[in-house]
Amino acid sequence: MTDTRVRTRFAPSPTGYLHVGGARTALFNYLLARQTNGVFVLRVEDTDRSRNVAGAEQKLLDDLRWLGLQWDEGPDVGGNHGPYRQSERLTRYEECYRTLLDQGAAYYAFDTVDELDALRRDAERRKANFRYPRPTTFPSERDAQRARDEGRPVVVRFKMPAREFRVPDVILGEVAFEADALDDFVIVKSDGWPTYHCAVVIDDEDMQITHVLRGQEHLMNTPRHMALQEALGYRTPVYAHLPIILNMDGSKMGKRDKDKAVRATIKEALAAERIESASAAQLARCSSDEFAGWLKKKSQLDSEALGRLGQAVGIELPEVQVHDFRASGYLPEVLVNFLALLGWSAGDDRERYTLDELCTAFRPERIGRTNARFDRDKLLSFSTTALADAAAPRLLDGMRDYLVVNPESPLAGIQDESTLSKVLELTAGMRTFRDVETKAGAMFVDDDALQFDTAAVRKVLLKGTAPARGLDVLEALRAELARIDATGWTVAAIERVVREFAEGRGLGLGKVAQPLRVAVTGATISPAIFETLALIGMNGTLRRIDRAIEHAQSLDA
RNA sequence: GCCCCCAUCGUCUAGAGGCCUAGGACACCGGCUUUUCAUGCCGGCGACAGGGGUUCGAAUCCCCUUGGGGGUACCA
Repeated sequence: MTDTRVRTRFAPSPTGYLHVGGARTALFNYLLARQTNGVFVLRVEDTDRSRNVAGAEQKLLDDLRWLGLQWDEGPDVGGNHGPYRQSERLTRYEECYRTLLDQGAAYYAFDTVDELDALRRDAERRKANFRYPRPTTFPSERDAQRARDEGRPVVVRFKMPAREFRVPDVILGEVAFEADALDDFVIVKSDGWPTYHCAVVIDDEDMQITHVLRGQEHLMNTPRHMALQEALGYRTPVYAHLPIILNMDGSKMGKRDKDKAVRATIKEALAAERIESASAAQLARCSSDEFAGWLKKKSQLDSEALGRLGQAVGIELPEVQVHDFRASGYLPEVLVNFLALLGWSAGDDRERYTLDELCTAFRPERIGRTNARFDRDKLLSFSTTALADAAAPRLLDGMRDYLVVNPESPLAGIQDESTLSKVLELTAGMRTFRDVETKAGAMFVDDDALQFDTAAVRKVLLKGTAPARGLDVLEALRAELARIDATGWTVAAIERVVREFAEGRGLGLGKVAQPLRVAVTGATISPAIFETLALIGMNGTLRRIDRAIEHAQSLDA
């Protein structure tokens, strides 16, 4: 029985965290499946053994789940068309390329990487287009075995038909490729594993994928896949090539961006001798040779290493992976909403959608053709309004999730729900959960561990002359606050004392609140001051004021 | 180099020949609110890449130029 339902898939490689480009591809495939009551399949494309990263598959699945894009069939949940990991489908691929070999649609080739490089360089020198030279006679099975015995690499190449290919595309219309545009490509690598082209075609057939929504970087691959489908007698799914997500500078948004940002700053830091090469290499957990190679753009470092290096030189890494946005304090639905609008619009002015609403509104025909820049300012704005509109329980959940991925946050230690809720209430107007931390974090560090921002202390406590200085105001105010009955340390009581104090001295509230703020939080930013003091408690407040006074005096000396 | 895709405010986009003196959102600028930082509210600036056609009429159709992007692997 043939299933007539739409079947889409997302097929990432387990090389690291999920990238926003991949997330958008996954989202569109998910939306199409959901809105047609179809099936969304997750397949792991792990045919490049050298690039596979341990643990990456789990991260990928976690990121996808975090976004709310649950799949119906996949490596972990199973399904009737598995296995869903390409590494578990090797015999199936072998069966197929045997067929191609037998029917003369593919042939063995024994070129080494160096030989191929030489051919390409030669073509380049002649300003000619490199095409793999198809031999006139093809090696036999026996030849292949002999080559293997001699230690030569043995691959299988597909005979790309020398005719024009027209790719029907939902977004682009029909895209034509000249007859000699593509050459004979490798379908089986010398390690015996299939290439992407080979595996993807077989899997899409086996998994009965009806619609393939993928990035435009795959456009040139599609005629290859169609040729392969023809040779194997498969049907061709509906294709839609998505516009590419770019950085604000117009370059393709990718994982390399992090390397780029860190590399630039590290180079500066090394030049200015703010950091030593040896210690930087240590942070990156690699040898000095590897580190030098990385500096020369010869390699990439993993997210964690880049994070440590970035921290050492004091830069924020650009967010490019879903996990980065999670760690920065965005709600998944915000990222989903934003991503959906990168290349798609319903045709009206509406911009805010939940995932469910997207499932209903989404139409693949309405996907745009132009590449879109990833504007973090706009995302931030989406986040701001979403957080403002979110119901308290959602906010609490989101904050919890933020703290799970940011265990070093001073807020991570908050055990009771009411305190965390209170903090969220006090930080209303936040743009991300990170804002909650920067604004309210200081309230939850130990009174004696509180760090004072020197610039803030100088500006707020030490500026001006004797009786009018913030420091003097603070000292006088401390005495007033100390008079409050410990059991009556409430917002109202604090407010009354502080306001009376300010009025009595003919000072605006700002002149009093700021010194207080710097004293109890170490910085010029905090939630409303009375609430802040109430939450810190009387002992904490007085203790912090004493420390601030001491600190200011030592700076002043 | 070659192949392919794309082209409306700085950015994301609406616009499928007359509804366009081009709409919305973000950013930006100005103002208001304010105990800090945010938030919020009001207002403003701001685009059809250029050149040819087609048509009574073009942001919308065609061609060229220019610009941007992607691909050009035993990576996916």
